[in-house]
Amino acid sequence: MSIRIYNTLSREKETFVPGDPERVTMYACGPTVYNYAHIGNARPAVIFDLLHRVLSNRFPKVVYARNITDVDDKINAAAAQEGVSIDVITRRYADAYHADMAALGVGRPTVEPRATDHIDAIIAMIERLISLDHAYEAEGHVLFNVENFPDYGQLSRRDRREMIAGARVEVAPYKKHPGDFVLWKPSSEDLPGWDSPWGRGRPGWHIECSAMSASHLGEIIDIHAGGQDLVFPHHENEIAQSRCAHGTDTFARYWLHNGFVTVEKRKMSKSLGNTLIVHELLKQWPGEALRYLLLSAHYRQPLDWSEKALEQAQSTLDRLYGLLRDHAPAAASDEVAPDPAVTEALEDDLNTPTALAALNGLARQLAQAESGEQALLARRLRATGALIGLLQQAPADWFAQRQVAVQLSEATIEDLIQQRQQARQARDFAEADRIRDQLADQGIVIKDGPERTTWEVAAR
RNA sequence: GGCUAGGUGGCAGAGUGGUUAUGCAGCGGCCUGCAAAGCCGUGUACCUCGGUUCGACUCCGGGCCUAGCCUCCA
Repeated sequence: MSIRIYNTLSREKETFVPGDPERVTMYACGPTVYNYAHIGNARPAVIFDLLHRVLSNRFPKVVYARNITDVDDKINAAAAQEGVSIDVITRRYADAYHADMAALGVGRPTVEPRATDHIDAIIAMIERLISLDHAYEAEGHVLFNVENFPDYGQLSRRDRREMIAGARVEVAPYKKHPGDFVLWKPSSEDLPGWDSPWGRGRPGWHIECSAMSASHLGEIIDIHAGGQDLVFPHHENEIAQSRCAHGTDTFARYWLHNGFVTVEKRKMSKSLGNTLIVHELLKQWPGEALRYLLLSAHYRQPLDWSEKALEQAQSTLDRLYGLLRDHAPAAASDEVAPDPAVTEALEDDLNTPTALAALNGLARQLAQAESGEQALLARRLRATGALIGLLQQAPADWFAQRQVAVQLSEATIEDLIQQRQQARQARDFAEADRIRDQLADQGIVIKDGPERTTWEVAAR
């Protein structure tokens, strides 16, 4: 079995063949850090983290770069509004991004380049594009010359002429061609800027990814990934810049794009004001439940977010963690291979719904297993979870995290359970039920086991 | 207007030219003082109209509907 992925460039599922199996390279467009990430921003982070895991399971070395865009007009606006410098803004939200993504089980990429650390590389790349007649200077701006790149539009399947006809924005007068886009733009005194051959300024939006990708991964990379809305113009422009600067006929061999998270079937976006902030969601829900939900639909499909779906994800995880709690030795899982059905599903264009189905099938096997087989199956369940980025907590921790919302102390709860036990032994069931109801009102669910009574915080 | 993707059981969501997805909920059973949890069992699902085929939810064509991109956006 080989890994197969859907390539936006060909609009087909293809067998993944890296340029160099000893060093697989992937780049994903990361956040622009001017605000907290919403759940739609989290989707690609989770999906491409999973891709990183799946590739790493197969290849000895995978270099995964996910950038942080820390120079951008939206950042400037946020800084101006608060009256602080941009690095106050970028540091705050980069830190929050890391914390939030960690809560979703997203591992750190191999490298996390920042645009401001690559200004020299960006300037060098622009100079090269100018010298090759792929870019020109105009009124302090440097623009990419779309006319000189015949393949422009290949990724998004757009025709340049049609794009002009359908253009809804006014074309800047200094552009030679309406489709030309900015590589470098001038900064006024009050804006962040760097000295360049074209005066003090800052990079355009697309050039940073091209420069950082080349710096860390090479001129031709295996995989470039991002959200569907980046296909045009961002990725189209990256291809144009990179190929023209390097004189290559390929920038990335495979292009992956994730679908949107929707709310009531509408795209989640800042302009619609229907964003759900990960930072906020994490105050109410376990990050792992968010991850499970994000993986419950195939990455290229839209994912409709709802509280109900989140509850379902949590219920399912409750069952899985319950099984691990009841059967699992806490032992390490690294000696056990993940369930082949799960590996196979993931290697088939990251088919996470099928992978989760197989994970649940494995759980069922565990639930039904003879006692002699339970330990092995439990370890396999955990090892399989590790590949997906799920089920890595201690079960007790999973169940314990909901206690923050509970008013009663553990001692009080234990005490009430004791009282109930005594009532039960006295066959005073009215009293026993009263105590049970009292606890239930506080969100505590009682479970009478053969040995002893346990409790946990109810799923809401 | 141009280009995409999609319409599957109560809900979410895979997949397949003829055979059980899976999860959540529901229902029946076991267990329990009664429950809960857990386990077992359980569902005549594939937008519409034509076509291809021995056979289509699955392939092809038309239609209807939904969402997205073409502008900052994951």
